Amino acid sequence: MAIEEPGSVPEAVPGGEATTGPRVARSTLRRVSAGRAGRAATIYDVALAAGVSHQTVTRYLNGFAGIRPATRERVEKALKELDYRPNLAARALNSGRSQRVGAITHELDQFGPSKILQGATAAARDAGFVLDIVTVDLARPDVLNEAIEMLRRHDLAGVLVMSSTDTMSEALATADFGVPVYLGAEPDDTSGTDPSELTQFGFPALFDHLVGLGHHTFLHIAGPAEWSAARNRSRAYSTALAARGLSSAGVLQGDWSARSGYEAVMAAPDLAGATAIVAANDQMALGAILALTERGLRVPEDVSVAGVDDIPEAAYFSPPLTTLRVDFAAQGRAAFSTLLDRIRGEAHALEPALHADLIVRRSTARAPASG
Amino acid sequence: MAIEEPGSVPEAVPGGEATTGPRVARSTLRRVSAGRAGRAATIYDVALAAGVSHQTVTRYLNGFAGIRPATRERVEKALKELDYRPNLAARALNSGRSQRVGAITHELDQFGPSKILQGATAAARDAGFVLDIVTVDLARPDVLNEAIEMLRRHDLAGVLVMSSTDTMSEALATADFGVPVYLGAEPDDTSGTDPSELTQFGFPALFDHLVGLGHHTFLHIAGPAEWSAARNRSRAYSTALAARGLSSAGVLQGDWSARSGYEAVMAAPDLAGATAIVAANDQMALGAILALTERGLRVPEDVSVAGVDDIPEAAYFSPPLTTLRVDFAAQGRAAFSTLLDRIRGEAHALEPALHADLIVRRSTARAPASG
DNA sequence: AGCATCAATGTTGCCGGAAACATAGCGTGT
DNA sequence: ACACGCTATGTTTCCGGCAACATTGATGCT
Repeated sequence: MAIEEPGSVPEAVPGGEATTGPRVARSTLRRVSAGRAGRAATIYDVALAAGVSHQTVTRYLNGFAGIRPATRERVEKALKELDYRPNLAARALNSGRSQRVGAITHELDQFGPSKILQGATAAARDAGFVLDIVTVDLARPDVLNEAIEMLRRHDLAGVLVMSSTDTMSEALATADFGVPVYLGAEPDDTSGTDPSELTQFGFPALFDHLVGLGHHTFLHIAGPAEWSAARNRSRAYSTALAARGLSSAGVLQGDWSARSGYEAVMAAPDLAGATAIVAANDQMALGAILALTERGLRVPEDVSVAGVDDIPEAAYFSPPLTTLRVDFAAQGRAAFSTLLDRIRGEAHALEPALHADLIVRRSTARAPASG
Repeated sequence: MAIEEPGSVPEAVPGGEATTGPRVARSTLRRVSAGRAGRAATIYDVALAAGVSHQTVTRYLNGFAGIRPATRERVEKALKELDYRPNLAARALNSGRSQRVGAITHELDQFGPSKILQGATAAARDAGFVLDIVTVDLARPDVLNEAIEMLRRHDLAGVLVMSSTDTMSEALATADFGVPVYLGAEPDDTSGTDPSELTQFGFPALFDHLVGLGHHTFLHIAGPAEWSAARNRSRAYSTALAARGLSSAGVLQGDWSARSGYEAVMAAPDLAGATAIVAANDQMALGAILALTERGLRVPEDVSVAGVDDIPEAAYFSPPLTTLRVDFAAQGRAAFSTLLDRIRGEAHALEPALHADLIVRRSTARAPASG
């Protein structure tokens, strides 16, 4: 029930004698008309209803301990009755900080980025934050600058840049948000930490598996070199080969898409003698499988194919794809968590573990006898 | 270069004689210390630099015509020198409206929803808005309420609910955001408009294609009934069959996932004699293809399979999938556009056209002779 | 010439919350 | 019994933008 009678002060202050008058001074009453239908209750409305000053309400909301139980009770009651919710714009205006984090992303339709975003939003929600999302088009740098500009106006607590490509990194290197920025969901090879330790993904396990099946000549389909994720995976491929005394028969250049995997394999006349193809993601592996099939090669009898990511569809490819399962949602959560720690000024010791599990399916099998 | 000397008023007002003193009154100078390093310039800083009142700056920013050219020029110069950007939190606090739209979504990892989101964010960016994204988990209604709660505090201009399921609709029916809400990217069968006109997608074209190939017994793999998109597609399937005097041999229940398509086909002993399977999305079609293959049936020689969506991978399935291409990004853009019109109080006559193009690939072929 | 009018611009106050500062009242030590 | 100090609470001010109102000077009309 809404408060309508201006004179009906609920819960008159017990100790308020007529001689001293109400303890609430005039300035506190400046918004007598508040509480009207439609508009949300403010701390002033709550203060009025509770017979205290707005500052006491603020103190209660901020967990200040020194409030008398009786006062505390009245405030609680008023808060509940008026269904008070803090106005975050006012809080942001005052403090210069908001409960929002900007997120710049592109290629949202791709599995990895969108899953990372999902993880980040979930982590944000749990922390009471929302993500302000702006998508950009890498082909249009002006849009990126415009997006940065938009985010700058929004009193953000921080900025999360979801997919780390060189274009993004360069554009953001010059941007000054005035708030913490977390760039990328995968540690870049320029990040200073030893990438060989962090970014092996599950490649060692994958190559143990393949070598165990008798393969010793491999072909890699790489992602676009501009992406740090693509570079990391290519390096993990090379590192794993080198560790086993093997060398790559070649690297085909893809762009993450199934089409690029298809075309890369179609353009490689004899596969350089490889018996196994390791693509940097599942989509390119899918394209490779189709290309091999069209060239009359059976998967996995003639050529084994493996991917990375374990997109939900990978288990239902024909044949089901052996792949490295990457926990993108965890990456997104970790990214947000790191950013949140930076926002709060805390050091974040936890390095993102780029763990990946080998998922063996039917697209990899024993190498053909002829070798 | 930052302004540091308190006395160095840039661009002294030309007409300001010593007798009358500067035209800027004391109240305008209340933020003399502004312009310090770090903090962004405000209209007061700009006013000070230009030698005008802050209100003149506001008027300039809001496109007020009655400003003398000389004054206008000074304001422009000050704005540029100080690199002024409006503080949107202050604007939101004052007006109760922001340049942000809330977006509630789930299943962000799925192609349709994420592509719709991408379209919506692009449209939002073009309109100068950002999307505040909150993902929810349909299995946890408390999270949804919490998400609604969070968005309510953020002075949003509107709310966009991306994927329309009954759970979402019900939860949002009782939620009062106090701002326009756009629910769903596909018109629901309960939306009042004649769904048979709007939501045929490309099913007529698909069935023309299949019937032309000699098929007359069909099986449908439906999406989860809770999704309006799934209901729309199932109805479009039935409608298209009825229009041709054919009837369905059965409807298998899926949940959008490739796994569900696989399991549905595995569980259907003889496919009810169908020679063609029409899945409500490409993932379920993919699962169906694998299941058919494992059961010794060839696609498309023995059974034709078609999907809906045209996800980027569909062209590289084995065999490449015949499907109906849906323009999700356009749906997302249309959804945002409709919401924006509602926010601005304008009627939005444009109905979202659920257009879909038939993409014929190798997964559909002539029906086997025996029929 | 004098007054109404209008164009251009300045001043005040409000949005909702929170920090900084102020004050009333109570207990305690001597 | 009185000063001191602390606790609980009240008051003022600020964040940055904008609306409403106020003011100034020039023009036009009679």
